Amino acid sequence: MKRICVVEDEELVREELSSMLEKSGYIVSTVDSFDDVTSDILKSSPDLVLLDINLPNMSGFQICRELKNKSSVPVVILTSRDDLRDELNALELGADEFMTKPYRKERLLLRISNVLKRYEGRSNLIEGPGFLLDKLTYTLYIDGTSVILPKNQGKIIEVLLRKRGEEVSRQEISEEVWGTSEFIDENALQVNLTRLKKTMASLNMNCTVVAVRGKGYKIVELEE
Amino acid sequence: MKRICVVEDEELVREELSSMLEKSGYIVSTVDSFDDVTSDILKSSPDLVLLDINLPNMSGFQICRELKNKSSVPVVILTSRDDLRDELNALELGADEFMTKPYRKERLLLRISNVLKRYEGRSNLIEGPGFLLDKLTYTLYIDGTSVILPKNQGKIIEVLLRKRGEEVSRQEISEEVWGTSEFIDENALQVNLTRLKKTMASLNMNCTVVAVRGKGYKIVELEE
DNA sequence: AATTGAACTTACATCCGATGTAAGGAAACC
DNA sequence: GGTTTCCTTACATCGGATGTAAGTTCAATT
Repeated sequence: MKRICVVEDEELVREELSSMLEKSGYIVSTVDSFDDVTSDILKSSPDLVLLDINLPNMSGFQICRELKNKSSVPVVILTSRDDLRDELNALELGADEFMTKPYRKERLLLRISNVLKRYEGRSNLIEGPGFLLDKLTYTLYIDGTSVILPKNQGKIIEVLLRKRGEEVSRQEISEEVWGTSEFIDENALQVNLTRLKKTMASLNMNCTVVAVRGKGYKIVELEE
Repeated sequence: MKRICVVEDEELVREELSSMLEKSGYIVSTVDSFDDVTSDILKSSPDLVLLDINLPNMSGFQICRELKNKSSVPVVILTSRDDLRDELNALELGADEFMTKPYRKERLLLRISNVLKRYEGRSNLIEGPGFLLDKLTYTLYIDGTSVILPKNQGKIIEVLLRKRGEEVSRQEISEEVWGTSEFIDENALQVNLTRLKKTMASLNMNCTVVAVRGKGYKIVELEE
């Protein structure tokens, strides 16, 4: 059962969409206040967001951008204007589909199920500079190929990615890799870091891990 | 530089599409005979296929199906009829986009670049019933999670998937797993097959591997 | 239902990649 | 220059994946 969040201010349309989606077997949530929409949306942890462009307070584009920054949820955009610039805009912001009203029921449903299918298995991916990482398997996707990282290297790069760009203390890394209770073996950590750097280099990644003296480590992009 | 193969029988339209795509920085190939279209298309190893539905000899749908069976190239379908059934049909066959003529130039280009973007890093995935398999890492994507298969199990499931549904001889499987020159150890193969079945079951996959007495093995979907 | 070959199961041995350990070397900071 | 911090290398160990062996179940044929 997939969850869909409908973001639409006109109650009539919202009701219609909801009932249609529910009939098709989706679990539907909606947002009623439009103050802090993105958080509201993400609270229901939807598998997909159906987003109207013309909303009070904030433009749909803005919401789309925020959603894509904070999460990797797929977004389908609805609009009443058939404007190419809107579409261009939307897709550049990372929207996954773009439909103009009046929509045909079946077509909308089709597009939705299509987007969902496309996203299958992608919910565990986190994004790094120029690559994707699967948090479950530590599979690294980079320029059309994929490689599996050894568990420890995967854990390290994951914790570094979570604080993208900011430094992470050895302590934090150790906790991620071996669990908090254990004694922290500085050396083992060191060796694993070296190994990670080596694999990153051998993959020609455009980023690497650098030490911040006395503080910890961080990921930095490197320009050639 | 991405390569696009344009499949369209009307010369005028074909020319127009080609020049448009070339202006946008794509390398365009076309097919002139319509006898063995799919092989012709794949010979140019395109990054995307732009496919007209109404063609001599074979329907565009048929071509789409064959393309998707033999490869994982993305397909964008063009049609002059604005028929929802066509669209449904096309998307079920695995088409990635569907556009009705007359198309707006910019919109078509947008969709194409979008599909290409979507495929980045996905070229190693092959589709099975209810799951995806990364051919490089043997990572299995299934209901929103991912698991890494042991190499041998991965190789076996890969060769079975290539002939989706059809039986594959032990010989073929052995060649895939150990290479053709080696002596084929029936027993080792047997054990690995058992292991694969076990992992598939433990993942609650809706398909399994069955023996075809005297012939080999095949993947079948199982209804509960 | 007895036979027979095909298909399967289980337990154990081996191997190889991933990880940990140890000791010494380079770099940055004062 | 001395000290601290960070890094490198080689080797030992461990565990999951694979191979091996022996025996059991299944199903087609008579």
